[in-house]
Amino acid sequence: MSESAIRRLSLYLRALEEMGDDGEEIVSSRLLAERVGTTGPQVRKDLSLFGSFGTRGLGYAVRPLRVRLRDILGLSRRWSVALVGAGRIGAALVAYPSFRERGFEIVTILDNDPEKIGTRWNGIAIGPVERMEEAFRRNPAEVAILAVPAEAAQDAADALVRVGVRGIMNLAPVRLRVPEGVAVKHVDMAVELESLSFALRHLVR
Amino acid sequence: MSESAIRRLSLYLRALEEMGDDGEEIVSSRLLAERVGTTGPQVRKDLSLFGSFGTRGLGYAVRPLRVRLRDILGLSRRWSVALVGAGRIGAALVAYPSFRERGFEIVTILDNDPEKIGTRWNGIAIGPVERMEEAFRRNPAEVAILAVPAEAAQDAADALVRVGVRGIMNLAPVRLRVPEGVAVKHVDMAVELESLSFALRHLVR
DNA sequence: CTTCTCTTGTGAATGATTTCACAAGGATTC
DNA sequence: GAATCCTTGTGAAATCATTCACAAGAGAAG
Repeated sequence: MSESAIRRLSLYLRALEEMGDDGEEIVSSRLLAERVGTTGPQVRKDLSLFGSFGTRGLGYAVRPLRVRLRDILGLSRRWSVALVGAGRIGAALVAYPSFRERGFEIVTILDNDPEKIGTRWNGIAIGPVERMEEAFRRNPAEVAILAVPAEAAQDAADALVRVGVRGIMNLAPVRLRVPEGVAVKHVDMAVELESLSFALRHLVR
Repeated sequence: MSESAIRRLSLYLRALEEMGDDGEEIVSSRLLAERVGTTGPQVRKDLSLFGSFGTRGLGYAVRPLRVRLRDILGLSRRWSVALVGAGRIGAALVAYPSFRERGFEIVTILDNDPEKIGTRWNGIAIGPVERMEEAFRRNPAEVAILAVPAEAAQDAADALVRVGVRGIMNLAPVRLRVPEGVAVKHVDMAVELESLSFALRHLVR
């Protein structure tokens, strides 16, 4: 069950959601593949990892497959999210509507800037990072979004693990070390830009 | 030359830059690997794709390797960047200092909100998206950062390709279709969160 | 100058992922 | 209800990536 297969499931789900709005009832692996930029066999292999949801000769029923994918991805439940770091990136994320739509609800926001502490974002009062434990006692969260400067990221991650966070989406340009049983996803803009730069080196001039 | 190898190079470079500041002259593949969360042999294989930069029995000289990696990744030149979409995500990116440090210089900012057009960010006046061609004639860019809503992303990407952009870093939750010869990197928060959710499904409760 | 220690660079082996090819089996038509 | 048309589901093959194992070679020590 590879990481990349899972990410494709997420893309399939998105495509199915866009389709549903257009009223399509049935979709073939080839069509789904086209929307996502992969191949029919790939789609079928990915789905077959979790069962057989299609009907031969016809394709996949959009709505049921959508439900099934949401279920597989763990999106049929609510996840409570703590946002650590109320800088510009944090601000962008709080405003990102997909989070809530997908069942990720920000319940706690922490920062260490005295200017910000006490102000409200989306109705949530920003608390001091040092009081993480207290904040989690009031509003526990399974997931954290880490949007602090690189230097502060590892300490914040350690603290998050201590208060029981099981998944971290890290936006700081640092590779976090976390114990077994805690999942981390890195969204690393610098790495992305640099790999773009590498690709360009061979395309430009 | 796999995508993942390139991304690791970027991580090695970052580690080397952090080291250099601490005055370390020589680093072994094992040590570098540790900082990046991979293995010695992996580091050596990755580097050997581009030549042999180490000395046996000793390791790699930090500074020269750093220079070499920057070169390989295409970071030893300046890249002009156009930012399309001056929302919250755009704001976060403009303020992100690593961009400039890495040689990516934002020279143009475009949006379609009349409220924003004309205001200045970091000294750059925000122009209207419809006048992209004009903006590019004044300030050409090889790279674009696309931070617009999903619905607008494909059109914006098409326009960017028309005015000569060769690399797009896309932050909208859409898979862009671009012609051969244009590189795209997707930073897809939703996919990331959902794959985190999948991992958690098996870790929590 | 020989020996010992260390770490690179790399072919070979292993493991993972993707692609292929096709049998299985619904739906539709005549 | 047989024949035809489709598209799935899936082993097998091919490709791609990582790990392993070790010869090659640099430096240090005696």
